[in-house]
Amino acid sequence: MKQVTTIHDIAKKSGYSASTVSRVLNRKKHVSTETRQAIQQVIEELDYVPSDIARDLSRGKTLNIGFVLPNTKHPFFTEILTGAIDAAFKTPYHLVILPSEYDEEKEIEYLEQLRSNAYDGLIFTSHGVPLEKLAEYTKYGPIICCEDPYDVPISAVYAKRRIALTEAFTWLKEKQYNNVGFFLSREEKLSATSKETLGAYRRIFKNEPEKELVKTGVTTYKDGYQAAKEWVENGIVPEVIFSNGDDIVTGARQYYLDHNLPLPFLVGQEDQLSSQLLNISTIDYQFTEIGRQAFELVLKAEGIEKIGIPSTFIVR
Amino acid sequence: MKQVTTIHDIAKKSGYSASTVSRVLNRKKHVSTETRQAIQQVIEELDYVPSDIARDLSRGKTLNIGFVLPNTKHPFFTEILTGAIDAAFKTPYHLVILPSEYDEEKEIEYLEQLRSNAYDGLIFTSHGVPLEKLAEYTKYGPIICCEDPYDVPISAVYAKRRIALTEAFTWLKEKQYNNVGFFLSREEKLSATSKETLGAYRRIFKNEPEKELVKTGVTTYKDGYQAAKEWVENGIVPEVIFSNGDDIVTGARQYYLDHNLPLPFLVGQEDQLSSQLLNISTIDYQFTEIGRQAFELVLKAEGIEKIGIPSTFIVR
DNA sequence: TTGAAAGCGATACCAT
DNA sequence: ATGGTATCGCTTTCAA
Repeated sequence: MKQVTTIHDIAKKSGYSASTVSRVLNRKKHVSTETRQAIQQVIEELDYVPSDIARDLSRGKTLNIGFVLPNTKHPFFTEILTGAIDAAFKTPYHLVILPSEYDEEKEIEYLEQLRSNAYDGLIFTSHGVPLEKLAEYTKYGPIICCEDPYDVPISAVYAKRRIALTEAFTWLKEKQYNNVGFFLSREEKLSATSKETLGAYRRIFKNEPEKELVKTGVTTYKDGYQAAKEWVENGIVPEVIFSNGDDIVTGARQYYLDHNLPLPFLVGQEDQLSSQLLNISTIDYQFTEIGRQAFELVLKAEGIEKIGIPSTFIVR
Repeated sequence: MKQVTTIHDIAKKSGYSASTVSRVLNRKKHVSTETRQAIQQVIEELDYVPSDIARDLSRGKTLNIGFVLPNTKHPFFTEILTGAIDAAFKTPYHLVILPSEYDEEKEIEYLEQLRSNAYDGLIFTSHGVPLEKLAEYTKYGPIICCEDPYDVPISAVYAKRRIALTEAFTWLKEKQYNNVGFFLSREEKLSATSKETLGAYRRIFKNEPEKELVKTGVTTYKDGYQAAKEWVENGIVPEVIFSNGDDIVTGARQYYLDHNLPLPFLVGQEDQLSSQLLNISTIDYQFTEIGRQAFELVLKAEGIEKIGIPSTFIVR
């Protein structure tokens, strides 16, 4: 093993004890100025750096926050991550990326690691295990999730999707749009987001979306293109396409353009560059802001707190 | 402090010693099948999880790879990160995000932490301290950088920018384009990338780029917009804008469109969605691939290896 | 095959 | 103000 200089080397060479060296290291008081200087000097001479691991073990703290994310394909995850990184910049804490792929075993593993003090806290951007399970583990350390937990007792920072969804559908209704088609990533029963989207539609339009106008499993530019194609080929002509992402609806748009077909009214989500460039209406959920606040909240670690971040509908 | 069940609790309850429990935990041999089972049983009964920190301290290894990145604004960094996360998915290693903001002190801190075994390896997407300094620290553990290190003895995975740059300028020259304007992020003397870009131009065009046609400090869509504006207002009319990013050149494009001015020929970099959508020529550097390979390389940790990833010029 | 004991490198309490 | 010592939880010789 690599030979490292330890606190004891400093102690011996300086003539003081390890305890005193530790005090100097941690800028504690009860150390005379001369002692402090003498020890500092030896530290520099020997080019000594304290071991984080040993400190962690001794203190039972790590200055590490675990950041669980299923993948890096969706801007929801990468933007939350960006926000969290931004927030971590200003603190001595580090972010440890914990990939999950929605795999329950992996998630449990991370939760167990929280239990064994490997992290001072955990942020779940999304999760495969039930929210209730996450909540159970909060007794071992702060856990933040990034969705509205409703009744489940767990801290959360999440997009108040309802606000913008309501705005959007109200606007569409006023403009006399009908036949709204949906691109969703996951089925309604599996995804709270899908549920909320369709729920808002039902509330405003006061009717059930047509089955054939609801497409799930659509998550990329290509998927969007393909989905539009299928609709066109089956003679399905929505007046509006309400999509779960800017890049996705951009794909659909391209299909219509490629075939010289009239464009439906398009609504994206996430206010990314693609919708700005192409002048497509969208919903801004402020994901980076969510990431930022999630990180701040995990450090607070006092009881349960739920923070909703307002969303807005952007008409273009 | 939280009371945790330890290896000794398992030892006591099972009637065996901590050593044996440790052997079971680490799947080592020299443990009889019954003993193993008996201990496994107690582990499950007590719902025991070993402490990573204690293991790390004892072993002097962490299963953590530090990932140093200046910020999350530029796709160069976020895409490399995405690639690295992808690669980490398949391994037991974790990625620890280390924000640097090009701050030398922070970078040194991370290097020192490598020295003190806080990480098993370090990936530098970019750096403020000189490459030589990074190279010095390789004796404490594997370090990978994401640029061509030329003579400096350090492992690297980087874009072979020269290939695509040569293609691009050759193409432009053949098409009789002149008056090439540049958007760069940092000055030529500070940035290897800028140097390589202008160097390729000089090589092909056999002349010096005009001073007023080289703009530095341009890194975002807005910067691009602003830069175009300044040129227009000063009567500077490039035939080509060669930009350091798709989103950036997209900003310039917008300015010309907003003012009904003829568009210069545009070249972006990174092959992002924006250039695809707007049909802008670009250079594909395959950053996610670089991230992926950088992670794989840091785990290999045998001597110095330099891997160049080919780049391509995409004409649109 | 199993166990005892000595680290790993710090911190923190209790004396002095 | 300083030092001694136990402790954190696990790994790893070395003996038995």
